[in-house]
Amino acid sequence: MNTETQATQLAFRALADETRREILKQLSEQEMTIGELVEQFDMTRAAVKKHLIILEQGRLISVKKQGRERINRIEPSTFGVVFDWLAYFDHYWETRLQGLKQVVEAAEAEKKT
Amino acid sequence: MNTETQATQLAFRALADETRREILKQLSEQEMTIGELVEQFDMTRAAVKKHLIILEQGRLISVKKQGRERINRIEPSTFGVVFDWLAYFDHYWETRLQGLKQVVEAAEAEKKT
DNA sequence: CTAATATGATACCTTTTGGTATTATTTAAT
DNA sequence: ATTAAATAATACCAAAAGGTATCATATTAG
Repeated sequence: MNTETQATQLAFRALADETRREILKQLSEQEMTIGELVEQFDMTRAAVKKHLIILEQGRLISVKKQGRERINRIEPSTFGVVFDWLAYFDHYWETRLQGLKQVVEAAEAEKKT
Repeated sequence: MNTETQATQLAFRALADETRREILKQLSEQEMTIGELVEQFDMTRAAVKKHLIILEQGRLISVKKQGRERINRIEPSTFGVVFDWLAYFDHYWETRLQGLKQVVEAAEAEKKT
């Protein structure tokens, strides 16, 4: 079997932790440095950094270097792989989730222009 | 913080493993016993059983006892908690994923009548 | 009643995960 | 040039995950 992409696995893995999901919510409000993120959580900088690495591996965030700071921002287009996987179950809900991955990625592409 | 429900955590945790996601796909085609599922995977019955337990804890499947067999079936309404979480990011895509959770759960409710 | 079958449960092992504490590196300010 | 600030990296630890092998239990068939 094993027909699934590595991207899908890394994305779902990244979403599996509550702290990481909360980080994504924070970053969806505003881009932030690690330092700023650490203030929001009751754990060490190193712990937050590990979560950011896993989010990066799942391509759910990206990092922009700016002077001595690293700005973490959400990468919403990658959510498409999640929708894509969920779309497999479309026939249960009779929705047209099928094309939503493309919708999501197209919307993101437009914002970058 | 920690505003998230336990149901959300258990669902995302259950979705984090590729074998479990594959089990869900199999079960979406057809209800199956553990024995039938084991044939589809290259691992022991005990391993598959553990995955089923985690899927059950995430309420993504349910089990129907039938004689000496246990029929595992998908519980599509629970996918709603996933959509619900993803809907938080709606503003990125300008989609109306927001109400999709209700759509999904309503569709399921109808099937049961 | 006794097999055989389908499943459940438990003990055990290795790897991954989520966390800390500590040390190192890069960049900005004085 | 030194110091301070922001971040990165590494070693270490406990707990959870994912797997196996083995034993126990329930249900159907002869």
